[in-house]
Amino acid sequence: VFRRADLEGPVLAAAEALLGARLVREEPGEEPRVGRIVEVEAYGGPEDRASHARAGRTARTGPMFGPPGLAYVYRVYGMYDCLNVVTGPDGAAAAVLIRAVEPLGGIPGMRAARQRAALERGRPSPRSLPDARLAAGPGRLCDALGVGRWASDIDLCDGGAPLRLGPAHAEDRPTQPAWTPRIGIAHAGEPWASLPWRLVDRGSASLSGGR
DNA sequence: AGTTGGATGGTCT
DNA sequence: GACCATCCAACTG
Repeated sequence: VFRRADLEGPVLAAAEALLGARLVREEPGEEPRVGRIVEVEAYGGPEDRASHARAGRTARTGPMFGPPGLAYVYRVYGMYDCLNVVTGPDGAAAAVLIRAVEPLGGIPGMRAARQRAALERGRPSPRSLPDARLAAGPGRLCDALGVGRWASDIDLCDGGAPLRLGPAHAEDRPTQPAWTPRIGIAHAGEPWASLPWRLVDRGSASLSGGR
């Protein structure tokens, strides 16, 4: 299980703790789907104009204001779900968006889930998709792991949860960590759009489209 | 290899 | 009624 204490501090420290950690999806009778987190973004409270918390606490963003270790899942562009890990002290809004994981286990299950999701959207399933690209993006990751809004508000530090965090194994430690600006938030204006609050492991082949 | 536009619906103004 | 913390196919060169 992932240590909740590693998530209760400043959101940038929580982002560092999460890079290299494991994300585990377990369903009865199926091989667990496991990914190594290789790309994350930090979002702050109401002062952060790029954060969903900018409008204060609402029905959607409630989990962001909860205790560290909760999941906050939202739907974006009417189609895709995105997974966040709530950070900071209870009552303060902050979260880390999980943007990509490197598939480590349950790869056939991930591929099947991606295909199923594409079908439900009325899209053709991709002709050729390398294992490394199965969860290379916030929407793709949720498709591959079967994460939906049902997971919002669950405790990711609970070792018995169907979706949970695990500590990084020795070989999971990021080899080339690098901070860059966050993706898709130009609307927030400066300085928010330019803050280097996206953390990636440059050595990974599983990063999302952004640079 | 890089750019563009369409799909699609919940959320907040 | 506008705005998205996206993805992918179909273009251009």
